[in-house]
Amino acid sequence: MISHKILKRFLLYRICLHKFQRLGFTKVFSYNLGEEAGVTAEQVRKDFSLLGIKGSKRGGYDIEYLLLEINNIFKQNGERYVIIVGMGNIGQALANYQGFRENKIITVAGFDLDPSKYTRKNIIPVHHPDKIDEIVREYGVKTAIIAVPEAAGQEVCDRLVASGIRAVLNFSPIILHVPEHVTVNYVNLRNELESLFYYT
Amino acid sequence: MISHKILKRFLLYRICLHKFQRLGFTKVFSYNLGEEAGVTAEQVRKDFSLLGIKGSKRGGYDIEYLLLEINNIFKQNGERYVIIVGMGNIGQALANYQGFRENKIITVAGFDLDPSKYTRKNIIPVHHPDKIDEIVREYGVKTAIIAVPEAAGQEVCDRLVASGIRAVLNFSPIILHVPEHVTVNYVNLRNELESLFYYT
DNA sequence: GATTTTTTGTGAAAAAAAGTACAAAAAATG
DNA sequence: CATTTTTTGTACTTTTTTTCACAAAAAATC
Ligand SMILES: NC(=O)c1ccc[n+]([C@@H]2O[C@H](COP(=O)([O-])OP(=O)(O)OC[C@H]3O[C@@H](n4cnc5c(N)ncnc54)[C@H](O)[C@@H]3O)[C@@H](O)[C@H]2O)c1
Ligand SMILES: NC(=O)c1ccc[n+]([C@@H]2O[C@H](COP(=O)([O-])OP(=O)(O)OC[C@H]3O[C@@H](n4cnc5c(N)ncnc54)[C@H](O)[C@@H]3O)[C@@H](O)[C@H]2O)c1
Repeated sequence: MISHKILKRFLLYRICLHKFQRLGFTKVFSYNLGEEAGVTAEQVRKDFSLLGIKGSKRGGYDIEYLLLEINNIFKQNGERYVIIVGMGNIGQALANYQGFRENKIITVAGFDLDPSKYTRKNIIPVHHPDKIDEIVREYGVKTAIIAVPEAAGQEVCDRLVASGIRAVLNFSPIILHVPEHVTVNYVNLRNELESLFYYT
Repeated sequence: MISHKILKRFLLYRICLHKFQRLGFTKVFSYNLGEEAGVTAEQVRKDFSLLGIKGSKRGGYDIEYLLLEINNIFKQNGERYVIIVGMGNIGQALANYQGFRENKIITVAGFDLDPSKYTRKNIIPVHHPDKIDEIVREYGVKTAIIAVPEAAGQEVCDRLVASGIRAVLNFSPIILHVPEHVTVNYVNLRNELESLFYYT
């Protein structure tokens, strides 16, 4: 079991590795990657060694191989389906985002109570939340994004969990109560912004 | 100096405290707050004691007082101005969000290269990035949100730093290189989503 | 091909974070 | 008003994370 902290660091390394690749490099040393990612070279090496990811002594690490290994952690080889509940500002921004598809994450459908969201303007089909169960089962979706108002968050979450969802990315400013086998990742944009005021 | 980890926990406590307040409570015990926030009661007490935030033995903590103290950490008493650079999907979602204003965070202006964004449809004025300097100085803005494409992120950041910005919330999937005195907080939505696939 | 240089990989040490345990305060009870 | 109960506040312990340090591997140089 990899800690969430280390998981996040692998995703950070991936961003840096893509940058190096764009710049034409095929190899990196731990200190290159560390400097770019803002961590020490030892940290980089230890993280990789933890997963048995090998470099070559004096030759460094092969970027393509590292990216492959990192993507494997996040199951990029298999089906990566997602649904979005709440097609307001955030839900639509995510649905429109091309970067997910590029990265083999497929947004299967959106759900919203408001029928005005069911138009063809959205690039994904949008349904009434009553259809969550059907779609989740049909595609075997395991991951959902919650982007509904605060007041609806827990209720929507319960419905998702009942449908078989096992991982949730939650944008509502509430703490969700879920069974053991469900993982919740929180994105609280207000908190992210507000934490900055401590430093100003 | 409070660590970023603890800062985030205070903001988490605040979410829970607001919930308790909505439910009509005026006091909490450390174990109430801990349970709601998903941390131990000892952690809660330790965090508060770290900042000299006092409860009363047997009486617990006064919610209003806790909220006041937490808000003080984030300077809610003073001016909290923000600008947004990049008024695309994310930039507009943030600009439209009422929750910031409710929380005394004032989004002064948005900036975008694309003149079609300068319309009155947005609830904040949107200007060409050349006006960043002027607006930042006029309002004494210290905090900025970067929501431009990857390729423009570093350039925009440099411009902001040159204008006197000291804290940045960055949505671009890149690591920003900034001077010592500037704090960057990263929101990488793809990483947040993707980290979930480890658990599915 | 022996020697030097560079860089990985990983135990050991240090630092940071979280959890334990309990004395002290204060409200509630008898 | 003495005793019991409850809950905070914080020293102490344990666990987790990070850094240090250096042997081993491999490329480069002599
Ligand atoms: N937009 C931001 O910048 C921002 C910033 C901070 C936090 N947030 C939080 O993110 C969440 C989403 O924000 P937003 O701006 O996209 O909100 P929004 O109001 O634009 O959209 C919410 C959508 O959810 C739908 N909805 C409501 N109840 C529902 C239900 N039970 N089932 C399905 N759909 C339902 C609404 O019809 C609406 O379309 C909110 O909880 C908000 O507090 C947003
Ligand atoms: N939308 C999402 O769900 C999502 C998900 C993951 C990551 N992101 C990242 O967030 C960032 C913003 O995403 P988005 O979907 O809002 O993008 P977007 O393309 O909708 O908007 C970007 C805006 O920035 C403007 N812009 C470009 N260069 C600029 C410059 N130099 N100065 C000022 N403005 C400039 C463009 O005109 C555009 O309006 C991107 O870096 C993207 O990779 C977005």
